[in-house]
Amino acid sequence: MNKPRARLTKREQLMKSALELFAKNGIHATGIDAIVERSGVTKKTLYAHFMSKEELVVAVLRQYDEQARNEIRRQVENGGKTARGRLLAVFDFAEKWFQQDDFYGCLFINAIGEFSEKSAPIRQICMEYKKSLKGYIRELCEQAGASNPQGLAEELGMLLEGATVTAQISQNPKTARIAKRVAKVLIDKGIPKVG
Amino acid sequence: MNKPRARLTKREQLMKSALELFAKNGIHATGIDAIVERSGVTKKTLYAHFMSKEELVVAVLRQYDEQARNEIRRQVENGGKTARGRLLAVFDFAEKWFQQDDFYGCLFINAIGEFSEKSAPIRQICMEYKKSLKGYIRELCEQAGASNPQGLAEELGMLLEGATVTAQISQNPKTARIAKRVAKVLIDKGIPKVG
DNA sequence: GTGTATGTATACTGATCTGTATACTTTATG
DNA sequence: CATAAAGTATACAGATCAGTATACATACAC
Repeated sequence: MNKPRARLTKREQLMKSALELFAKNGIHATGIDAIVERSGVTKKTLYAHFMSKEELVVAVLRQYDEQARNEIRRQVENGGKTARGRLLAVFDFAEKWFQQDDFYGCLFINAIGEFSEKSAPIRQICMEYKKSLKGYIRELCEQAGASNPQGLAEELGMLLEGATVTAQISQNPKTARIAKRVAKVLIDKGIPKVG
Repeated sequence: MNKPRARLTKREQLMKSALELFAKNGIHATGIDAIVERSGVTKKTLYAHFMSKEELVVAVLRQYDEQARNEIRRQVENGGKTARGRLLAVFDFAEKWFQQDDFYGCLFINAIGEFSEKSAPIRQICMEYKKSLKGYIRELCEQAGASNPQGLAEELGMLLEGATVTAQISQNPKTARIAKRVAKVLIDKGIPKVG
């Protein structure tokens, strides 16, 4: 029933500011004070909503996870009518993403680089996200009639990661097109022609 | 004339310890005290060799840059006789790398995630490393007679980044083989057959 | 309207951060 | 052997870290 709200709640303000700072500067480099200052909310209120910084980080990553999943599905579904077209639309989505001013690479890849401990819940969330993304690509591969959907999905997923990291480093969104070019080759090879 | 030394100099001990900690825990999360403790060298000595933490970070990244360039060239040159074989050997190198116990992803990719400011010298070093690696791959592509060496190098470089990140996240070195499989397809397509 | 939730403002704690200072010890070299 | 460089040990300074405490203000439900 979620009635839409005009203004953001304090919680939403905090999570939005935290996300922006985590994405730009990393998690360890972002202090509570900076989040509090940017959000315009007091520290007391922050700790009324989140028990600790880690809980805030986890909440932000989870929310971003969900939003990113929805956004990619929405754009991919709009971007292609056939399953093959939707697979390629993944890389059109990537290009738009890379072009954003606030693109600082994949939040999850960056987070993994800061938390190597296997036990870290932050790592867990990142792994789940990537797993679900690969699952989605595999679904599209199945729908497209790939002879080995899992294998093709692994290839395309890896390609997307590579394009993301390369775009982050080179500050050049064209890497998405290079990846799309490769994707075409892999898709044509992995999906048997009909007729 | 570099006479080989039995024990490491203090400087080398510091850089070795710093590298290990940066790779495992990230740069921001690694304090000077931790580096000092691990290296068994006092803080005073550290600051006699490096003016600041940033200078130490830069020195460590530069040294790793050089070592990594040498190591990949060595292994690639040993791993294949033909230019095509050497291109594929890049991914054999990757597999060995991913299998190491102290593999925590690419140091440079992780560092970039912590320093988004374009002005940051750390970013600069990371960009240079990736540029030089792509340059090396392009050389191999030229030697292999690729019709578009630059384009093929971009594709293969991106693939390597993707494999690295995916191995880091999934903790599974087999991503190197997936990347190699894709590389074969791209190489066969990008290098005109003779005869 | 009146109390309770939730918020602000601000000061604080104790730990940790980068970097420095002081006093002593080892080590290499002429 | 004498001396200077380089290192140890340790304490410290000032900033910033995550998180808490106190006192006051606002907004909303009954």
